Amino acid sequence: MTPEQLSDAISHALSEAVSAGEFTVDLPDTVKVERPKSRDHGDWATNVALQLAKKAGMNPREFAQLLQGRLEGVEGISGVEIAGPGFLNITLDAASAGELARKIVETGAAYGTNDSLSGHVVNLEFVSANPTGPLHIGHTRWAALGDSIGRILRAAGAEITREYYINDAGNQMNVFAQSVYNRLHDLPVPEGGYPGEYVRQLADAVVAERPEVRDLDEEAALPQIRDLAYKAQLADIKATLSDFGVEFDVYFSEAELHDSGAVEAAVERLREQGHVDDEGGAVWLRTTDFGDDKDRVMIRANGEPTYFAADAAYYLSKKDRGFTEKIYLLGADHHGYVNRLKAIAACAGDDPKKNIEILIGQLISVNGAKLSKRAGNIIELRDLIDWLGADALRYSLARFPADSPIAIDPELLQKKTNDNPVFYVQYAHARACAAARNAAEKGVDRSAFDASLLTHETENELLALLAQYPNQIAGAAEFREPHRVARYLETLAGAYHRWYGACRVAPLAGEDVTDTNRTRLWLNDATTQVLANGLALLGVTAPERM
RNA sequence: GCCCCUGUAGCUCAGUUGGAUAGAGCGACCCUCUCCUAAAGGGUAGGCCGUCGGUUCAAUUCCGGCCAGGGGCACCA
Repeated sequence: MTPEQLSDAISHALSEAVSAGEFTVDLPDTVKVERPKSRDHGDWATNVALQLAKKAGMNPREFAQLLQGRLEGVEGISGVEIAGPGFLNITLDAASAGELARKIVETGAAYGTNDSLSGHVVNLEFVSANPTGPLHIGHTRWAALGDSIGRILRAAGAEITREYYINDAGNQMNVFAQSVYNRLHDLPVPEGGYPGEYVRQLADAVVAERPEVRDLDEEAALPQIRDLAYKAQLADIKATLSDFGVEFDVYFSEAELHDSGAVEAAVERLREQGHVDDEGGAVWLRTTDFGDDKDRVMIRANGEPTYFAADAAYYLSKKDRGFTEKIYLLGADHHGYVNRLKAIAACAGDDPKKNIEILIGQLISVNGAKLSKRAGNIIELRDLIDWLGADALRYSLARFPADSPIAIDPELLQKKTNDNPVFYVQYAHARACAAARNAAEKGVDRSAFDASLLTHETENELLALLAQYPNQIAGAAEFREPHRVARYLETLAGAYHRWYGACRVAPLAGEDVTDTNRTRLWLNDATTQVLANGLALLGVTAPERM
């Protein structure tokens, strides 16, 4: 019996009690079942009696007693106790709990997937770094988190499109081209231009692609350089992301919004919605209608559209492409954009509470030192991957909530001990694979399964954790929080290591293979499967040997 | 000035629909490999959950004030 099934059984008992006239109360959609902290409190516990008794006009313990009576006869439940103010502590019989091991192995990679978000068509935009330089540490957190969120939402049944918005329009691209041009001709970095060794590499790439550019005069060279350097830089970004295990479905060009007339069209559409004003020669979107601090200019007095106008056009594009939810992942330095982006959604006739969602993440530091462009201590993502490995980097970025400030500790990430959680989890997986190999060598197979043999307390603990996995995924999806998966895996790995120390899968030399060995192999393999499934959601490999 | 985030063990941090004795890893001190990976496991010590109030049977959790740290407030991109 899984916690979900137990929850259903309690709901059933509640509605039967209501039908029988034992009490009258509005029943919750689902009854929350929790794993108690103390093993003295049974396998699972619920506080429904505490929550409903008052509404039913009863004393919580009396309410609990009515439920107790109805639950005691349910198959798979071996005991129901009332504790404290009215908690119901439920114990399952071992066979009922152990069935899960077989179910997980049979379900395989699909175990933990669910349909909690089916019907949601989600546009997930993240990274969206300017194509004027390589990805650096500031982009890594969202690359890791965004990709994992995509995987988790998909596991929960949502339809996901990962999108990267390329800011390939505007003056910065001209500055970028000028920077490459200057480097090509050994001129100083232009005012406000891009320094950095990568500019030299881009210049080399441009000349390699089209040697004649070197001899063109500045005016003729710049447009070509702009185009070639941009393509080279974007290719580099894509390659780096790919090495980080991150793939986007759509790279969306800002320039295309301008060139296609989508920006002007967006202004007109919003005008039709009644949210556009002309004032002081500029065109404004009245975002203050929807909670923004001030209205925002879309078209400047000089006729140039603002970046914000493109944002609005981009939002409308997402809306037109049928996304029910548009999720934006932004750094804390962009939190001022939240209100105006939501206002765009509202002005477009969407519900800013449902159709748009903006996740703000704190920036990260390395070695305790905050990194900024000004300080000049930029670390490129590619160097971090080469240095620490994609697995360690992705895992350590995914194991913290986005709004928690984190520091990367390079020394820690290279350790192969408990300090380094990614190794702890990966090691559990590798160890389980080794146990299965050894078992096979000793002649243990899965030809028998008797769940009632899984009676050790570490087995009870391990099974309970495995049972919680689907719910953990649903929670991670609902709140867009990959760190829940990572923390869960760490707990599961710990339970596996304890079980491994207490219960052998393969028999000792000279002993015969028993059904206990065979059944434990199912449990071992079930754990392997869940560890692998969880790691996959984080974009981290599950090694079979270490 | 206004807005957002953060404050939990010596250190790094978990802890969301309010629940039983507040957790994990590290660090410290003890213990466990003739037996599937000791890259592991077990135990001890360590807490006024920033602070002051409020809501309630119950607050680390919800609300308000204050203190401390970080970030943000463009006809820039």
